Amino acid sequence: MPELPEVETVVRHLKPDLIGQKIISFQSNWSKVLDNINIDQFLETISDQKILDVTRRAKFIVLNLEKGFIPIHLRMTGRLFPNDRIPDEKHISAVFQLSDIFLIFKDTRKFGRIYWYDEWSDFDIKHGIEPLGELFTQEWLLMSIHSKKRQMKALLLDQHFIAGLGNIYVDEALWSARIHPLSISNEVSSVKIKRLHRSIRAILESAIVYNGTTFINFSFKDGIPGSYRNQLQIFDREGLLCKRCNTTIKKIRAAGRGTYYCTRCQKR
DNA sequence: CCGTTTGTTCTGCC
DNA sequence: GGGCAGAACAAACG
Repeated sequence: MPELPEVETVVRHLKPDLIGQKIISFQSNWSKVLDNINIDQFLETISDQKILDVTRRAKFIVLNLEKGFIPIHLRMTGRLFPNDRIPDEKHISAVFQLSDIFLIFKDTRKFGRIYWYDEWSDFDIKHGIEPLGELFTQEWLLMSIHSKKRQMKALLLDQHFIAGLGNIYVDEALWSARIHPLSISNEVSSVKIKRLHRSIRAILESAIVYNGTTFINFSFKDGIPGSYRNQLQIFDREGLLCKRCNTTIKKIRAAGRGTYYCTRCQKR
């Protein structure tokens, strides 16, 4: 279940292998893998184009071509990796044949999608602020959270609000800032929101250093795992003790997701 | 067959 | 009609 740090990790590892490669062809083994373009148009548009860069926006891996962009969303179980041949495995949703290498999109659950955009802005405006970008300031977060009246967990998971946080890092950030996941955004104190701003940045930056949190079955290149899992303070620790106050960690449902929090540190 | 997992889209309420 | 919560959905697996 890749979130921002995992996607960033994939992007950084793909970059050196993909930059400068030309797209020779594309094949899909799963008709729904292309989300907003049909295969014929896609083939015609991308063939012979060079990959100029590989970047990240929200939780999308973006192939920047000479003309246009291919955002790829891994969703739950998607994996994107370069290989010298097409693997003889199940669940290969799509394959890009490049000049020197194949780019494989393997996706067991088939929720992952490939998109096409001519214009960067058409894609960009669909997503919220980048939490590691310079527009994401303490003032912005304070104002934006106080101007809404929503459960904190649901708000932070909303990709139109902040792009890139998912279930793991939201729980970690809320624990770090000592905010109850069900507290209502306009009632959370300014002190806590300022703390949240610092927490979000610090947690994401640290998770990127550790190559993300491999959880269940996400991994990049050759299954090398991210190791932030060992740094988790609250997520997936139901029944264990809070590292700050030794209270037993509880699991509840918030915004329809399994949510871990400390009943003592994170008061409503 | 059911529960579980995710982000997005929908539906319906206020 | 905006803001919001919650259901539905996309598939596969055990």
